[in-house]
Amino acid sequence: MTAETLSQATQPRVRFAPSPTGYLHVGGARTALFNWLFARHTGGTFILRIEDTDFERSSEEMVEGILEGMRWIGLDWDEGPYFQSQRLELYRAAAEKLKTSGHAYPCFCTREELEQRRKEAAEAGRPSLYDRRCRRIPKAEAEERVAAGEAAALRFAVPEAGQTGFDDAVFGRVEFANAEIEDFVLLRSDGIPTYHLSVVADDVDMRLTHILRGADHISNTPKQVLLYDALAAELPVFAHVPLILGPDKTRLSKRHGATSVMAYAGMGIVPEAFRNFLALLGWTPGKGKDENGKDREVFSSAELIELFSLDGISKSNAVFDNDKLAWFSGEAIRALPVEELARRIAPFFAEAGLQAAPEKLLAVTPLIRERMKTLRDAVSVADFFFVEELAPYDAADLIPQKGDAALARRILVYAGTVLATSGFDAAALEQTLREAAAALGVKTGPMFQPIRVAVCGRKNAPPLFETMEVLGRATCLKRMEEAEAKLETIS
RNA sequence: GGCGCUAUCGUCUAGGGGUUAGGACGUGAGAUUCUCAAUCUUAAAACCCGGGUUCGAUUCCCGGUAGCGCUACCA
Repeated sequence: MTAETLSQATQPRVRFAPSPTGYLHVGGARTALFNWLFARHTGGTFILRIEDTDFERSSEEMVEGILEGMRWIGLDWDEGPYFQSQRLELYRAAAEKLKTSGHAYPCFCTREELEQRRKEAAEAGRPSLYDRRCRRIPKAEAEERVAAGEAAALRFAVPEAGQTGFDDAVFGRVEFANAEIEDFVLLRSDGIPTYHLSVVADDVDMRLTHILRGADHISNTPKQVLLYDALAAELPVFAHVPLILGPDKTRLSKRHGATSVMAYAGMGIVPEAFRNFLALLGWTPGKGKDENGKDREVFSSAELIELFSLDGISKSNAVFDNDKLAWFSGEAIRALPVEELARRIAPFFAEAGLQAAPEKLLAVTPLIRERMKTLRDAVSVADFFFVEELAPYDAADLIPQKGDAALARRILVYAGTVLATSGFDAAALEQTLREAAAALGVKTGPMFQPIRVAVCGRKNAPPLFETMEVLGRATCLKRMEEAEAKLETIS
């Protein structure tokens, strides 16, 4: 039976199967995303399975971290999470089946012996595959030794000749010589299954139709194909996804900075943007042109689901580009309704120790939304709205480009008097200050700079009039007086 | 070392036997403007190398090179 029969006969069933030995990293997140998109696109089922058979390195905390990461990028699952640690019986049964069918045999070699032999082989320049010596032990003798309590791992008996291959949905036909495939371990001597056994036992048991996973598993796949055959199970469709690289083109790792998905949440990257960016790393929607005929890149979740297809997955690895991610994030921020954006920004102000009342934050948000790429940027752009005292700034910044301290003072004094009685909404402020500029014979650029710096404490700030309106008359006037005083010190 | 995979601007990529090799991010310039952004316009920027096949290869084939992956009683 071919893979096609299986995939056509049933609704697709896919899974994300992380090992809880670390937080959800970007590579895992993308694999999860692709599986999710595929399931949602096809109306299939997305299963979450935790591969925690390595008890020493797995932890519950990491499981929670992975779930948290998945929720953050908006991935939900239909079944699970299943835990392999709770399914050991299934793997033992599979192992037993393989043993009785002659596909597996006990191996009495110790770790030390194996390591020693590998080392020798390496030094001699020979392939370091297991030499299959225990495969030659007569069955009766092997059983006796096992019965006598001798520690033994269970190995798979790989055919000595021929080829094993599979049709990968993204890489095409991939073929390996059986002679290159080791008699891999199925069950460790402590009875715990290894990866190969547990994955295929589970993948078979869960009736998975498509296996989408990282390309680092391509070399593992022939072993698993052999297992499917030995278990008389139908082969799923394999679709390997190219890897994500760091800027130096090596596999993305801690060395490259943030590698955990939640680190991006902490940076204030918008999850929609992260998902959008990740989806386009190694996959391109077939269609998707904008009204100008250009390729679109910004997609909603629904659009990604609609467009997703295995055909669009590329074969080459991709470098994770933080700049582009930041751009996606800025785009997503600007696409958010103001109320929603204000709500998302709030925690970052709280974290910075700033009291940002909801109504005021709501008023500030439209003034800063196109000035941020991350939610965290809001704090550095808009902190002056929420502090009693401005952070110290350079008094020289108050002075317009072509002007001196005296001019700056004149502007502030004059503006201060007209502002004391003028209307204080943005429109009135604009009119008042433009008239003031005319009265002083100063262009608007130089006119507004001292005021902006006085009020915001910096040269680059959101639009002046709207900003002043939100700040209010009392605060603005007070800050302008402080600025005048500051100017005294340098004139 | 062995085996496997891959190869288009700096990055993500589209394309495909004959194209001005397209788009996006980033970068430069300009426009707009109260600053900074945002926005718009614009510029520079790529088919790894060598052999074939072909009237014609960046595209197909082979080889090389480079990168990556696997090479555990980890997953």
